Parts: sequence; structure tokens; C-alpha cells
Amino acid sequence: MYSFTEENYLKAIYKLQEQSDVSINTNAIALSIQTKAASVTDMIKKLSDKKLLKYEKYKGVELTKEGKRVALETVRKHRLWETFLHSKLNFTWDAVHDVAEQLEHIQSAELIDKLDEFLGFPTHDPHGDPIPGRNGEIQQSNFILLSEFKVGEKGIISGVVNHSSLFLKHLEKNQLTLGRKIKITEASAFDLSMQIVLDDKNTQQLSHEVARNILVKKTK
Amino acid sequence: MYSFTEENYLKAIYKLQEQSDVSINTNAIALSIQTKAASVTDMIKKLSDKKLLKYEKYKGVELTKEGKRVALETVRKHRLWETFLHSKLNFTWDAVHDVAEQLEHIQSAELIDKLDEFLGFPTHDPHGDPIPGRNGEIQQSNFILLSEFKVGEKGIISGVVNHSSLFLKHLEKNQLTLGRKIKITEASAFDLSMQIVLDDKNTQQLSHEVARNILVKKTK
DNA sequence: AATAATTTTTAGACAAGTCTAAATTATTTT
DNA sequence: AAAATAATTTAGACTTGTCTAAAAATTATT
Repeated sequence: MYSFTEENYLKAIYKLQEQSDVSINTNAIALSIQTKAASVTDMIKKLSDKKLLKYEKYKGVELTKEGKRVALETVRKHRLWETFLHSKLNFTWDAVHDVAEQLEHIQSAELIDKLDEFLGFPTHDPHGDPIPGRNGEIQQSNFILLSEFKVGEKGIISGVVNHSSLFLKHLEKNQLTLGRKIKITEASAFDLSMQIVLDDKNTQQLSHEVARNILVKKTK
Repeated sequence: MYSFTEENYLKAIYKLQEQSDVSINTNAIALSIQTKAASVTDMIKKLSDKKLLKYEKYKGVELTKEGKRVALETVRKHRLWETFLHSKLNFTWDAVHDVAEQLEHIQSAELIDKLDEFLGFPTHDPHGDPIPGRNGEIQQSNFILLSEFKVGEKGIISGVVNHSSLFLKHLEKNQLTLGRKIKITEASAFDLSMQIVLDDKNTQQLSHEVARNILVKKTK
């Protein structure tokens, strides 16, 4: 139906739109998919002809309903595949993205539905990002940045903000993985670092840089 | 490393070479991948430049060692994915091929090794075709055409010759699926049809056309 | 409001892969 | 062995997606 490349553009634009709310400009797209502005102009003309987005010269783009649908479907596929790679094939947290980036373009509605069922209809991928449903519904999660937590508060590690391999490897090395219980025992007013306890057992120190990239579901 | 298209050509040539033993000509390749002879000429020039096959104008082609390696790797991927689709996602026998045709081009050695392990290192795909190993070794199977069987002989359905969706659906409808026990109870000298018993329970009549497309492992 | 800086678009070229139609080469028939 | 037929290759064009360099439009600065 839609090409590999078209899907990538739509996904990239969707993600930019999600973050910034204003209409998305050419340079931002070029940056996010590592290509040149001239190439972006060419492609958004094509996507505009196909009614996947609204485009006015020099004014940026906005996805149409159909464009958004395709983007969400691609995100759904990506996150389902990431879940498969992590929970069934034992890929590490940081290794799933690159392979899923390829798998997300396989064309078969049946495949995705069956994969979803096989995985037990997961709601979140291995990074804690929500997996859109068949009709594009996204379950809003009430995760809070760890850096917002006060001393004494507790929760469960549920997602990350930074998705870079470097960060994910760092977390894994320090056992800061999804599902772990976490409690704040100290917080420094000086460098904003915090002392935490994992699963009521291990104490460790986290920099602010780490804490502000971890999402936690608050518990009593 | 190699493109989607290059892999498809190499796989097609490998399969033709497997069947016919002589050097493969342009038209045969064009027919097998549903393209035009002119396109084939262009591509085999390219593959020849890359040392994936030996090509002499008007004389046909032959895979090099590296070309064969790539072909076998692609076949391995295809058959592992078919196995996954059938045994884990419950795809029907005849539906696995088209999706596997896409999945076989995903680039990740780690993925294939982990998939292989996840599936329990299967030796045959859902059609009874052998799955090449990591180094391209193919386990030769001693399957015999059902049409060669004599009255009284027994075996286990282990593969098919015809891979068409139409044939596979026919088999499924008649419970002639992999693993079933089969015994020949009658054979007609007139139309070469046979009467068989499945799993010591159900009797049915098979046309010669069906029997000569089923592979059976003989048992005592 | 004019100039400078930035962003975006256009123009033209390139690579991969495909195609049709015409020209070559090989094979078969007589 | 010549003629007819079939197979293969070449030439040139097209599509998708990309790029660089230059031109045009927009935004920011003074």
C-alpha cells in the first residue's frame, strides 16, 4: 500500500507533531530522519498529492486523518515487534530498535494481529512506550519523571524518555529496568542527584541527568 | 549488505540450479521471478560485477560460492520465518509463504540465530522443506513420493512438491497435513488413484495428481 | 523598512531497478 | 547451409528516492 519510505516520513512527522504541536517544518523532518531538506520537500509534495498530509509552501506540514492513521499503524507495528524481540527472543533493551525499524514495514494486517495476540495484547513496549491499538487508540499512561519525585515516595520503573542505546545500556548495567520497584531515600539540593533503593534491597546514587529520563508509576 | 532485489535473484537462481543442474538461462529466471528478460540481463550483469555469479553473454549464469552462500542464507531465513508463522502465530499452511517472502530480507544475523533458537532449531519448515543451517548445510531427507508407494506400505506425511496455495488448501481440507500417518490400502491400475487410511482411522481416495505431490517418510 | 541570516524550494543530476522495442546472437527446421 | 524461429542483449526511457548548488521566500536584526 504505502512504501517503506513513505511510512518512515509519516512516522517521523507524527512524532514531531506529537512533541511540538505547531506545524512541522522541513528542516525538522530532515534532521529527524537524517536526510537533506531538498529531499524532504520532494517527498512531502508526493505525500501531499496522496492526501496524507497538508502542505503549504514554506509553511510546513500537518498530517491528514489518513496520514495519521498510517503513522500510528507504523508505530503500532514497531512497538509490537520491539516487544516480540525483547520478551520472546531475549534481545537486550537497547538492541530492539534497529531491527524493529525494519520489521515495522512488513505488510500484512494478519501478521500484526496474530503477533499482538501471541504477545498477549501488550499495552507497552520494552521502553514503556504505549502500543497503539488496532484503531490507533493510545492508552495514556500516568507515568511521572523520576526527577519529580520527593524523598520517601515510591513507584515502579515504567518507561524512559531518552531512547538512546547509550542510556539504555547504562540503565541495564545498573538494574534500572522496567518493572523494578524504586524508592527515593535522599535528594541533594546541590546537584539534584538522588539516592534510591531498588526492590527494597540495593541502594544507589542517580544523577539528575539519569533521573530526568526515567518514567515511574507512583505507588503508595 | 545485499539488497532485497539481489537476494531475490540469487535465491531464484539457486532454486533453478537445484532443479536442473545445467546453467541457468535468462528466460528461466525472468519466468521464475515474474519479470522481463531485459531486466534479468541488467541484474545479472550487476551480480556478475559483484562476483556473486559467473555470467557469459548468451550462455546463462552459475552462482559463485559467495552467491550460493547468500542464496542459502536467504532460503534459511525464509524457512525459519515460515516455521515461526505456522507454529507460533498459527498461520495456515498456505498463508505463510507470502509473508515470509518479505521477512526473509530483514538484515540481522542476531535475529535469525535467536529466532532459530526460539523455534528449537527446526530442521524442516511447514512444507517439509529442509532448513539450511548457519553454514548452509542442508539435511538431506529421504522422503518418497506418495505415488511411488505400493499397497500395504505405510509412512508419515513429511512434505509437498507443489507449494501452490490451491494445493495446500486442498490438503488441509482433507487433513493431509504434515505428521499424519498414512497407509495405502488400494491402488487403481486404471487412473493411478489410491485409497489410503489416515492415522488408522479415516479412509479416503486420492487422485494421482495429489499423490505425486506429497512426500512421505516410509515406516515399517 | 532595509539588510542580513536562515529556511525552503527549484533545477538538474544520479543510482537502483524496471520496461518496451529494436538489434544481435543462437538454435532449430527444412 | 540457408532460412526461420527463439532467446538474449542493447538502447533509451521511466519511477522512486536521493543529492548538491543555486535561487527564492521568510524571518530576524539593526
